[in-house]
Amino acid sequence: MDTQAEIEDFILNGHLRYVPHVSIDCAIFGYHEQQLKVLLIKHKYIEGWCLPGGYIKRTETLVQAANRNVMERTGINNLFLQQFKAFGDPGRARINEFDEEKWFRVTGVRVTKNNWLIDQTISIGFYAITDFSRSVPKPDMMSEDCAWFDIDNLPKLEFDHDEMVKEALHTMRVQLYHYPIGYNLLPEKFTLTEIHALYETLLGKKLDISNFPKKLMALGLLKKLNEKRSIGPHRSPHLYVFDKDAYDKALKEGVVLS
Amino acid sequence: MDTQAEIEDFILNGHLRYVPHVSIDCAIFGYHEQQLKVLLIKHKYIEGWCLPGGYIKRTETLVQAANRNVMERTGINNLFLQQFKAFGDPGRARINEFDEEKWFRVTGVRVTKNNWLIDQTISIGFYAITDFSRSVPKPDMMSEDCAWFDIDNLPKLEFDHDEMVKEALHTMRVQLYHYPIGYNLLPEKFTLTEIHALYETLLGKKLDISNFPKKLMALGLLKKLNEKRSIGPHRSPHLYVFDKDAYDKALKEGVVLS
DNA sequence: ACAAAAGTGTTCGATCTACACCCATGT
DNA sequence: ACATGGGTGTAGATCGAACACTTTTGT
Repeated sequence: MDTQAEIEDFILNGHLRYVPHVSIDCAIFGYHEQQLKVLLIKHKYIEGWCLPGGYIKRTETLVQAANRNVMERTGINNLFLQQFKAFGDPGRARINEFDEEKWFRVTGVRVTKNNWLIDQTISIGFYAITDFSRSVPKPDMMSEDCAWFDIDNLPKLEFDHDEMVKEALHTMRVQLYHYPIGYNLLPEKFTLTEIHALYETLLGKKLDISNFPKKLMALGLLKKLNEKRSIGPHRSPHLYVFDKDAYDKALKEGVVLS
Repeated sequence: MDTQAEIEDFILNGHLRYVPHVSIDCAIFGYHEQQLKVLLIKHKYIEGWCLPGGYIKRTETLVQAANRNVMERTGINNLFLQQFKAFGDPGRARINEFDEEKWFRVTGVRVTKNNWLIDQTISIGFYAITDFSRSVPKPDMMSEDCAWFDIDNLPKLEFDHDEMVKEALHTMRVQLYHYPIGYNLLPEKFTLTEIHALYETLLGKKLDISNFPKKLMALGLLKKLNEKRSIGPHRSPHLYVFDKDAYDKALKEGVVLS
């Protein structure tokens, strides 16, 4: 969606290529150095911040749609997006507030109240985790802005996106114990302390450091290297890497535990 | 949906009252005396068996829509329906097979290919558990038949409903450990053996009988009565009831465990 | 007394938790 | 040598599976 012609075509004829009444919203969590953030965007047409999302092409699967939307809105690619819930309560999208003049001002396209975009939608929520230092968001033409926000310092979000973030976070924390996590969130070679901090931050609570290595290694996803990292006047920690094969297998089948 | 006029109005003007492109499908599990079944219906327009479902009114929540649909199609009321997943892969609804003549024959209404019902839909899956001996399904005008099927002897279902049942079953089994279950599935007063059989059947596996009482009571949902039931030439088992307050609280907050 | 089903212990091992302790490193 | 963070060991509690055992009941 880069030219005015494309936008106009999307608004006027999008219902032919996209499934109307259904949208996707993505809660993208960003981790880096013990900080947990969420990616928010500001639509040109909408006042406040909201989750990146969009419509589903008639030819693509839900996950593909989620990935494409995130890519288009933020430039971030190849996320492992997980569906967590559908939201459809009436009034969630605040359709009644449609303002024809404002739409024209912002998009340059005259739309009427029966345009496919001006109607109730049911939204399917996805979540993902990425490294926010390696994922610099690039807003598209429809978005004014796009930025990472601290998870416990979020602005009031539009629509029901507050609830979506809350539910996404809850689901993510439950799934943490059942899916492998960490790939792309840590340096290729990392220390126990680093992955420990990752888990603590994602879960939002302390995890006993001395028991952590045993549990972690029991997952069978890590390989201990014969290398250490020098960190100044302290004992040099061992380096670890993910065992790619075991990791990919666990992604498909879930971690066998609990 | 009881008269021909109502059906005609639904087909021709339903998009004004319902959200198009989105449907709901419900996997309703039925338990009774160690048997686990699923409720299937046969639409007049559709060849094979499928899950009961339908559309969402523009004024109702997703759960309300699920409940109403189940009520309308099967006469079963007041289920505790849980959302488990949205299904939207292209081709899942086999829309290409639209046959105008057949529609006319079955419904008595002439529809064209651009009717709101003849288009791709994304379906939100719900599941519930009920007692099939107390839930005698009554098919509505749109359904030819409606019956309980043994869980491990299902016919081939239409669309992607096979996958839905599989996913619903999996979710139900995972949730069993996190939500209270049993109310309405057992007599008001029941024995340990009865609730033990319920859990075994729902989970599809054996649970050690001697450890079961401890775990079960640890949930804090049951009260042991000072009553026994006479069962012939055997020791009389104690009777239990659900602690309604604790049960309702657990429904809202989830069972604290694991 | 007996058969059958209800219900309770008891043992063993795995796992979790907390905390004490030792190790490695540069100054 | 010492401060600091990395990493290991261990005792005690808790949990879980397996299975033997006791209790209750009607005939």
